Amino acid sequence: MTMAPEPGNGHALPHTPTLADLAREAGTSRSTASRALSGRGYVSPDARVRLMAAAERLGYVPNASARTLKQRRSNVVGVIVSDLGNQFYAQLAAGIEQVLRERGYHMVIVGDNSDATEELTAARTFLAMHAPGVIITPDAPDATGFLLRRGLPVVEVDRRMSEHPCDAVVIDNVRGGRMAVEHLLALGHTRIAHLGVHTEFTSDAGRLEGYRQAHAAAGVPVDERLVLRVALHDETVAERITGLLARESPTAIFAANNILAMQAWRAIRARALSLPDEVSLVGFDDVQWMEMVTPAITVVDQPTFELGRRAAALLLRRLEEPVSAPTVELLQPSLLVRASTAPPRL
Amino acid sequence: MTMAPEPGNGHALPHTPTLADLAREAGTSRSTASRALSGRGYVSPDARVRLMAAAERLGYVPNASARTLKQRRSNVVGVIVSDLGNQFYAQLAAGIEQVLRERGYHMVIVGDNSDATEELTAARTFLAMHAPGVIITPDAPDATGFLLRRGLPVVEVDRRMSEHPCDAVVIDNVRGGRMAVEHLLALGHTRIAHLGVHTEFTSDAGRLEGYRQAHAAAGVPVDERLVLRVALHDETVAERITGLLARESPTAIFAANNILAMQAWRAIRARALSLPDEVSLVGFDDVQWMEMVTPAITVVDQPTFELGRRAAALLLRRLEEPVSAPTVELLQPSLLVRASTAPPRL
DNA sequence: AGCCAATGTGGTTACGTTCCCACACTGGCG
DNA sequence: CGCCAGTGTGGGAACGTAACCACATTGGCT
Repeated sequence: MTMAPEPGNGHALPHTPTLADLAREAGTSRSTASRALSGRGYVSPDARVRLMAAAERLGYVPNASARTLKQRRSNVVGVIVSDLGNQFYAQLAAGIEQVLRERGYHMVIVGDNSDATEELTAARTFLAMHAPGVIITPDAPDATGFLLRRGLPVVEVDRRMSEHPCDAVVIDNVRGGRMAVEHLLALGHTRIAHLGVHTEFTSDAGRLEGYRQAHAAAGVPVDERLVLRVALHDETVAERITGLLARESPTAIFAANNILAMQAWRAIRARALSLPDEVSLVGFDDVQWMEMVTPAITVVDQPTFELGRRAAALLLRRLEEPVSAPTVELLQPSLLVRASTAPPRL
Repeated sequence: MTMAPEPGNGHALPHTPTLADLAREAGTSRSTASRALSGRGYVSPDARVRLMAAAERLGYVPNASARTLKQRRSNVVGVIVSDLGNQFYAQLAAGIEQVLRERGYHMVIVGDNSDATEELTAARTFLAMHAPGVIITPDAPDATGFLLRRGLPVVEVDRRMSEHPCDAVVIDNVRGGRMAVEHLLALGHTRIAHLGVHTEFTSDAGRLEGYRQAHAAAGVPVDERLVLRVALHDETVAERITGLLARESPTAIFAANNILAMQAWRAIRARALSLPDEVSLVGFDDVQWMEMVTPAITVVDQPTFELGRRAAALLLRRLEEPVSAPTVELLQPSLLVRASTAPPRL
């Protein structure tokens, strides 16, 4: 039997109440208090009421770290995105957060800057926190592999690093790319430039694949000089796009993400080309400005917020039944035809 | 003396290594292992090396919840914003996250939907997690008060709920509002509409105050019919703006945030008014589209990312010296004059 | 009458870390 | 020669919770 926890120092320090305090107040044991507050196990209505009242009176707040330590699992999901400042990832995070919060979980979010080392560091942190699972937009397969090996469920979102089999939620990028290019081909374009990021991601590769498939289906050969693949943090993208416009004079451009679409748009402006008379433009990932500029931009829209919601839902499902086979959800993009696309000038 | 922690079940379950395992590997006590890994207290170079090697070999990852439980403080800062999906808050969060990560902290972020109840729930959660502090864009004074009473440092960012004295980082909203309206007055406008949100926030009130100050300084009386204050989740904002344009025919509009600026812009379009010939428009908070549309929008720019950085830095400072008086940092907005403002038509 | 399931309860231990304390050994100093 | 500061180590007790187990009391059943 230990003594009451009150330390003897004069000025009443605001001791944060614990289950032991509640138990003392309500005249029960700590065990009963624990059961009443956590809701599992038998507690008489009488004791429950007394304990709840005591909790209210003392302003009891359960200690999450003690709970996590004991249960070996926290309710804080780890989330890794490339760049919180980018609208796409912010929207994704918002979707994830909404679902997690609905279901009593929380989210600790880390922005690697598409840096594999940062990603691994974050993974270690999530392991240290005993996160129940992790949602990641992977830049390299390392973090996912590390986490899976340590037994943490991982959901890859927006793109896949196929190395390890794990849950994923992605857009049908091939189809999206195909839709964009089919639209341009149908308008009569045959010199269609492709602007994409050169990475290992399934997303960028998929959009390019869609570009090729559409060409193949239409029997139009792909001129490889029209396919521009830029590095992730390339500072010279603007010049390269301008160079492509000058050198190859494509009649249409398919820009495979919102950043590249903006850069293409600026390059078109800078060269004072008329949109869509001299060159058509299709973007990927509908963001606010695309609908507001004149002419409005035709774009392959993806359900970004929903992508986040699904990723979170998939993770939570995995937490409930840990053993089933990995699921890959494929969300469908849609083509929004606006005013930036028209038949090529003769 | 307790037995080794290996449970006898056949298939070697991947027991996550603890300090006790490291100690056994390196032939030291748990105490020494703890000192070596946490870096405080005496450890011989010899023992340190052995322990580090053991940690590496076993893939040791410290248990954050055990550490938090013992130290009664985690390294996960709580962040509450109104809406992660809004570019402004996302940018803010990105700034906060960057600084926290640089300094070894992490961020658990919650989006209340400008709902005081959600806010309080989040505050409780952060208390439960033993977060070292909280950064909040407050919608009501309750959450801040609750946290301060329980001894948690709070930094209010973007706006202040003045009730309790606490650290804050805000924009000089009065000055921003004044700059916008002075610009319009200087162009010769006298019928300037003000579009703002009707809240208790210091931010919106400040911008309106700036609007009034500019008028007073110029000796131009304010026509109260031109001052529109909409509720936070008002669905009829578009109609109300349209109504204002029709009824009062202002020659200029000052929209006090990026959402209202967009709605004003749409309303102007919908009425087929010529921008800036028939009506001028000034926004607040420069977001991407404002510079891309034609004509580009004149706007009071605020350093959003920096706002987040400062808030995080202020919180970390407070953690180091908890007793000093509350600090309020005031960041300066700047006016970006573009093409949406011109002298009124005669 | 005996038994068992359902309903409640409390004691005890373990989760993995940190921190306080005790202790051991050195060397230098009064 | 005794003492103390500096260096280094280990034992043990928390931190607050959940979970396991033992146990007590019912009531209804065979």
